Amino acid sequence: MSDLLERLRGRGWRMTSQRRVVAEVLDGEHVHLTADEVHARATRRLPEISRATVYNTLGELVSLGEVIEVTTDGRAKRYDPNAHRPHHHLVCSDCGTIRDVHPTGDPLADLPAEERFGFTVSQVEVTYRGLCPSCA
Amino acid sequence: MSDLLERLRGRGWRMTSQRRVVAEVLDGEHVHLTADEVHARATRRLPEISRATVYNTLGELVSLGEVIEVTTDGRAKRYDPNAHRPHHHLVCSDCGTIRDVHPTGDPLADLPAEERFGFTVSQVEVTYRGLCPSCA
DNA sequence: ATCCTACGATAGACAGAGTTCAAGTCAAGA
DNA sequence: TCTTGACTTGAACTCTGTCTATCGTAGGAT
Repeated sequence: MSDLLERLRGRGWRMTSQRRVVAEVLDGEHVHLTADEVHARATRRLPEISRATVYNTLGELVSLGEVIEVTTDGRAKRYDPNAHRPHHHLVCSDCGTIRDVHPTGDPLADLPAEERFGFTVSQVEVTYRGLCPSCA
Repeated sequence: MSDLLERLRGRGWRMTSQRRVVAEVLDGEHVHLTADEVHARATRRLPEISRATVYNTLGELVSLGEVIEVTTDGRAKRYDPNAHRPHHHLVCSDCGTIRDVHPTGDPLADLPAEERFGFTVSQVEVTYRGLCPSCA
């Protein structure tokens, strides 16, 4: 994530303090914040940042492929900055904690042609569910 | 789904016209309706059924394991009555159409112990995405 | 260094999905 | 048939996200 701001500048992004703060909040391993959580953390550094700006910036980061949108329940979407290393997710059924995981094997190869119903399949998401150590 | 009403009665469910209609609407292959769609179809048969009852009934069916809740996007949850035959989902990225699919292989076996972070993993959901024949 | 202006930020209204609650209704056992 | 507690209703409410009109400013032009 360190060179994210460089990449964005290279893509013609106008660099504002709001965008910088949102990008900084979304840094680290196993980070899966909701838009409201991002807003809360951004507010600590930049008290007057608005909700709309957080949503706009997150949407742009997703469009640019720098952040992945994750929906593990019917509630708020979560934003995963680990977009450049392919991975799947392990979710605690109790507390909702999310970890990035890297299973072996290729689920795409496991879907036979006759099970594709004529679709052009391009992507697979795998979500493992169970109890985390604290909730078990 | 035909014997669903029998099973529910056996579990002590009080049988009301509302519950019967919701269960009847959720019948068939590749059925993935939203709560609002269920309500719309239920209303055709029972005009005065309320939204709250549809939500309540769907929630009960999910708790009883008779229906699976599917969240393929950040929008409304969908309800899948095909709960007794394990399967995964293939979703059109364009129009949102959903098909039940049966991949080979066991994704659970593909998650090494060191990638489980101490979780007790019990379930896996796989979502394939791509374009359906109409949208391609 | 200052000016311009198009792009970005803001607040608040709005919309979609789902939940809650108090009051009324009814399935089914006695 | 009576009774009762489970079920239903509709309206208000919460949560998540989007839209819009207006204001502000980053960064190139001068």
